[in-house]
Amino acid sequence: MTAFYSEHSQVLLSVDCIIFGFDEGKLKILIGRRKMDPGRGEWSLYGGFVRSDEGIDDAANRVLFDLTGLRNIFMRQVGAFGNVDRDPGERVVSIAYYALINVKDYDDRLRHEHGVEWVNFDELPQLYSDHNEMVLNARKLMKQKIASEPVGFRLLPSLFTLTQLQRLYEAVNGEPIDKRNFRKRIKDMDFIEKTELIDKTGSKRGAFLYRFNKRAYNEDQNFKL
Amino acid sequence: MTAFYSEHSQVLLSVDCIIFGFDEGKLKILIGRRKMDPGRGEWSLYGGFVRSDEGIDDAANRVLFDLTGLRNIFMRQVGAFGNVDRDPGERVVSIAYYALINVKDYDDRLRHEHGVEWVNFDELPQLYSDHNEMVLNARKLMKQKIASEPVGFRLLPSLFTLTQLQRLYEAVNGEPIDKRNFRKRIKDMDFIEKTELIDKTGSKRGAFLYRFNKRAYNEDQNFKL
DNA sequence: ACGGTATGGTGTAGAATTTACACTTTACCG
DNA sequence: CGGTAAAGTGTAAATTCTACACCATACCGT
Repeated sequence: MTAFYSEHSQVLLSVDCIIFGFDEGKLKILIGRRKMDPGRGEWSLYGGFVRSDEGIDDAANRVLFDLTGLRNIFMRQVGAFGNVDRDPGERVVSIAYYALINVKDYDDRLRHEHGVEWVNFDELPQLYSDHNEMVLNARKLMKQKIASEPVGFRLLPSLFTLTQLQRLYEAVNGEPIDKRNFRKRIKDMDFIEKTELIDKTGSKRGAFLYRFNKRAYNEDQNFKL
Repeated sequence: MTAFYSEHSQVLLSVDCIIFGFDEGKLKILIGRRKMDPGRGEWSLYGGFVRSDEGIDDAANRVLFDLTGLRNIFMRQVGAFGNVDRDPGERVVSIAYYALINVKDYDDRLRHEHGVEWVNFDELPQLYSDHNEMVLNARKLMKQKIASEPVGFRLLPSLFTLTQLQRLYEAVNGEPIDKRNFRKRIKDMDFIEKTELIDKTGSKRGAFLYRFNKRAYNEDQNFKL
């Protein structure tokens, strides 16, 4: 390729992933101990370098797939982090992405192989470099997104109870929600469909399972939670 | 510096600036004809390459200062754009920033020297590479920001009339606002201070000039427009 | 000097949305 | 068969949002 801009210096580019999960009523993220220098052994987001032949979103998807074995993960860019000294090794600019996955879709064996763990979001340890800052930004964007688009379902099994859904939103918002008001709002959204199936794991009585109908949502996108 | 990550490839990094202005009731942005190949002569955002010894925000500030001669410009990152083929020349990943400036603070001579022009936001021509996409994202973020934080003032002179402010919000939202409701909301925000000064340029009768009091805002941040 | 005109400035009532709140049902368990 | 823990359901008050019309002022042109 012709070098149009050859007088300018280049930098290493990486992607770092803030992977959100939801389990036992708590918002979680996936972190692991860094396996290379500098910073070996510190808690860190999972990431990877962007290759010269792939787009940045592709790089994030590749890294996510490498880690989880999952395709079609919901993922959005958080932004670029590029202070000169952010990485104690070399100059590396990193693009953060957040992702939403259903904890139960992630094979535990694979998780162990990569040495990553689900930790409660509000018990995060100090992370490598500027990763805590990335996480905070990701959280803010995720909270916004999840309130205005029906993507919270990505954190739940495809069939879920209203209580599960409510707990999820409570965890994300960080405050309790009134049950009746919550269910009233759900009732207004036809694309959140009640099935005839009943979940008995969460209570003796059992609760109806619901499902998100993407097709119906595309017809009438009146989401608000 | 030790090469910790030397096996990975590097990329060119640039910043591109979406510079918003507001004049004669219209939202504007600054664009110019590209002065180098590839794409010479096409309409384009103003940008520059990130140097190896500066952070990405610093690069954006440098580029903004170079273009406008202004310091302390309000500026936020839009995000990284990194498709492999986004630049027809080489692989360049670009980080977009949007900025808000008061059109009258920008010296026309300097503007001419750089060959950039204010064009109406809703009459934007096709731009180089993915710059239109950057602009759309910037617009979305700016709209959100300006509705939830008192940064719209950055697009106005430090003294402004309520009509000017209303026109600004109308331009940003793309829809008319009820005058009385608007002024009612302003009245609730003590940090938007009425002065005793009167602007006679906009009407025969004259209108009171207002001012944003940052100190007062820090006391009580109840902004909402 | 006077009428025309264009912008500045002001309050209220109805609609819509949001919030607070408590009891009955059900099925399992001991 | 009583205790228990979660599921499920409606209403009234408070708040917020919306729609809406007229007078004031000072300049301009005649």
